[in-house]
Amino acid sequence: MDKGYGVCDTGLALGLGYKRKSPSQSFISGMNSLEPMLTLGLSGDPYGSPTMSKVLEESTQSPVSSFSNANPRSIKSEEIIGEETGTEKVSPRGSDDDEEVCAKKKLRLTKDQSALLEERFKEHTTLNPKQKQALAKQLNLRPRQVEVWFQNRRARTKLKQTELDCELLKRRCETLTDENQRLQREVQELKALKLKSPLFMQFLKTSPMICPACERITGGDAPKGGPLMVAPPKHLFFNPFTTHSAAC
DNA sequence: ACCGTCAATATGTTGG
DNA sequence: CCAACATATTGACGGT
Repeated sequence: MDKGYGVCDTGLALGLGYKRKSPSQSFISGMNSLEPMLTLGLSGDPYGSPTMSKVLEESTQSPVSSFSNANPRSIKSEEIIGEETGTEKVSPRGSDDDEEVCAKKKLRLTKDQSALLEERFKEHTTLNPKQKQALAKQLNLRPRQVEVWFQNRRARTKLKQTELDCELLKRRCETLTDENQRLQREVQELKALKLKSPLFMQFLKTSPMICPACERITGGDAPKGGPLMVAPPKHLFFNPFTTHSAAC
């Protein structure tokens, strides 16, 4: 089995749970066109457990906010249907009567609401309209609110993941820098050795060795049948687990 | 007062 | 074209 390039083959797969998406929306090269991969398939509707709404009964604050609905694009049939279940009618524009001040209050989801949303998000990071509708009903929220919550939640997840990836890359960069320095030193040592002892270099040249990292035979003119040597005496091979010798 | 969090809005992108 | 999404931003709110 080909071990490939040990040094590079470090498993720094940045596909940390990402899937392809639009190329225009990435900000970290290498993670181009990727998005978090916890996405759902076409599974059946996991919601609709009638018992769940009981759990949330406690949170029957009228959570429907607020200055929502300002976005004209969000007024859609599905939304209007959802309104039936909601506790608030959202006026197409928002009158400025006495209710107005209250309407400006920002909604805070209850613990139960957040918990259920989280639970659903663990199952699927996106919702189809049916699921959204059902969940909204369960939570006593408008479908739009559920949708927004999921949108924001995905954004947060992605941000977190990006930060994580960034940390990973930083650490990887550090180890590579270290490794580079070690290899440079090794080269220097070999050069010095060459000057000091031409005979030894001649020996190295004619005797094949095995790099412990990639297990490839290096040096020597005649690998077959010739005497093998696993690493030179003074450890000129560093980090036998992942690192290749400068001789490779 | 400042800061972090998060619901909500605005707008651009994409796929059917 | 439109629905669904991503992304950037705003503003309310709570904690310090």
